[in-house]
Amino acid sequence: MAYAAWSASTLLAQLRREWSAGMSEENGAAGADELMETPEDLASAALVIPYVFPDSVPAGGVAEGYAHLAPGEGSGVTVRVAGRIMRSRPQGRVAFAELRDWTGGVQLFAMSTITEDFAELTKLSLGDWVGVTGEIVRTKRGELSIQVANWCMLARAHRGFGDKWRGVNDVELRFRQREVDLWANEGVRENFLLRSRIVASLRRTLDERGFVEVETPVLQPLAGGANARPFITHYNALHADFYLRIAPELYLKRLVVGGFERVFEIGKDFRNEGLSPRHNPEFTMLEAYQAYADYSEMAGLIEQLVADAARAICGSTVITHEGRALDLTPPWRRATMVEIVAEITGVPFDLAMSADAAATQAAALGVEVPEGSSVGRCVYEVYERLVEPKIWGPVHVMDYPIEVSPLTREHRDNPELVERITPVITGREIAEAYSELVDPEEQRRRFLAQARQREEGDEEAMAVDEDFLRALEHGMPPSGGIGLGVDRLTMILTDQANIREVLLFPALRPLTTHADEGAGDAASTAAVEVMDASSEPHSRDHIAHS
RNA sequence: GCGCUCCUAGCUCAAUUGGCAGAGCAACGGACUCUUAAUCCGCAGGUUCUGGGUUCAAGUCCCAGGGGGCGCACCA
Repeated sequence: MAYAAWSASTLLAQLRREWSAGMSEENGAAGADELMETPEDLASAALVIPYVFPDSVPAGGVAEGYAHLAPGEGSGVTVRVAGRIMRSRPQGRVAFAELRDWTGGVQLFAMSTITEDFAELTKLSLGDWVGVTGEIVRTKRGELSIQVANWCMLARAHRGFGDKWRGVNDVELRFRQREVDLWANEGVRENFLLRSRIVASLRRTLDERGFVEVETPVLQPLAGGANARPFITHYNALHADFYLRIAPELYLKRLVVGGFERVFEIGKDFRNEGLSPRHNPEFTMLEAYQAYADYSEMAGLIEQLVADAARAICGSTVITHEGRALDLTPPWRRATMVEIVAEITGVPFDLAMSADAAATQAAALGVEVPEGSSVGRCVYEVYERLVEPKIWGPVHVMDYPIEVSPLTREHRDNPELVERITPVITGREIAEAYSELVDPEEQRRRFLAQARQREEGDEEAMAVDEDFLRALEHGMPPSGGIGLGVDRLTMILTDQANIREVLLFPALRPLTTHADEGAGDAASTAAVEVMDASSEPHSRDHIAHS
């Protein structure tokens, strides 16, 4: 036998003792009832779990290239494969099983006359991990398989994986126990593999264009760079409250001042907001800044990033989303906000009209605007409420009102607007491109205006960031910037309507436990209860308990 | 935070008007030398999310709480 551990009879004896001690009825009801029972006579050398399983090959496609084998014919080629048993069909003195790893699956074929530890193999549970060694053959019924010569257990599955045909539907189970979801439900793991490839594609595109990846602080003394309420945490060593970042923008711009002419970061932002099928308070953002570029050039970079990612995972820039075709081939249509609002609502706004007239037009469309809004703000409110959700896209929506963009340079043709482009796809903005505001005096005025809003009770208005202003005073070249929501891009490219399908562990309310409810002298008892999950009779977690 | 709605075996789901809480799969024991959601026989599995209440009787009706979903609000 190739691996000594397989036949270590002393270890086998120990294993049997542990099973009989840990799993038997006499051990008491606590803990025993929630795990699957162990077959009484399931014990052999193959069940001693080794420390390594070397030289295995991926299960997916392992039989490719053997299509020429006739039914019942062997290839003479021996391979080693490891994975999970996802189907088991013992049939007397032959047995079939499906072994699956993250690349795919392959059928195992075993015979009592040629497979070591055959009896134990037929008693494997769905979900058990095993490693096998065997010849690639075609069975009499025609399926390419691995004819198992010998095998070993790699991990026992003490819990089931749900209905083998229907998987698991309970979304709470799917998200709280994602590891189960990933195995039980076809396609879930693939979505996350695709996400990984999307992120890799983003990095590749930026790298090819000469961008440098950096990491800036997540814990910040001031949460700047966006309009949002932050999460607050406490920095013990500094005796100060800090904030989880809502955007990396201000730090990245300071790096441009410092000479990083093309710089980007992919990381988590945190915004203390509600959850929905399209929002998670913790989300992944790509921000990139390029010296000497403006918003128009940066919009082109977004097109490139999205198109490259689409090609990377779909093989094409024309994809299907929610049953509709979506053509992401650059260049994308560009339209000013005024144009797109007129096109979709049929109501023409004109930046030269009076603010009162604009407000009246907005009201006629059923959109209320804040007191004293400029024409641009009125258009923006109408756009956000009525127009954006109807844009299938992709469309670059250009030129935002200045008061909703405190970090963006004013428009070269109209001081009431800023140079900001939002590419809209499937009714949602997935990114933003800016001509960045680099004038320290103007930036200070904008910050002060934000600070006034903050004093008036707007918790999302920005604070004056003196460190950032000082950096601008050292001189920042004209620059373009982009922000791109990685979660939303992934939703579009993987055709998912719910953000939770692209987040491995989406935010969920924590389950209350006895430990949380314990009071007074219950502390030590509560600690014990946490250690022993089986003694939480009132937990509503019906998967793990009862 | 507000509204609507859901929670039954490990999983997927039933349970008539308020009248004995069930099935399939998984698990467990057994049969089977080519299975494909194998098949067959057997066995076991429940604080019906929790706590109160109404009732002769509650999975079902009422109240409170927990968690999920959707919508609104907040927000990109």
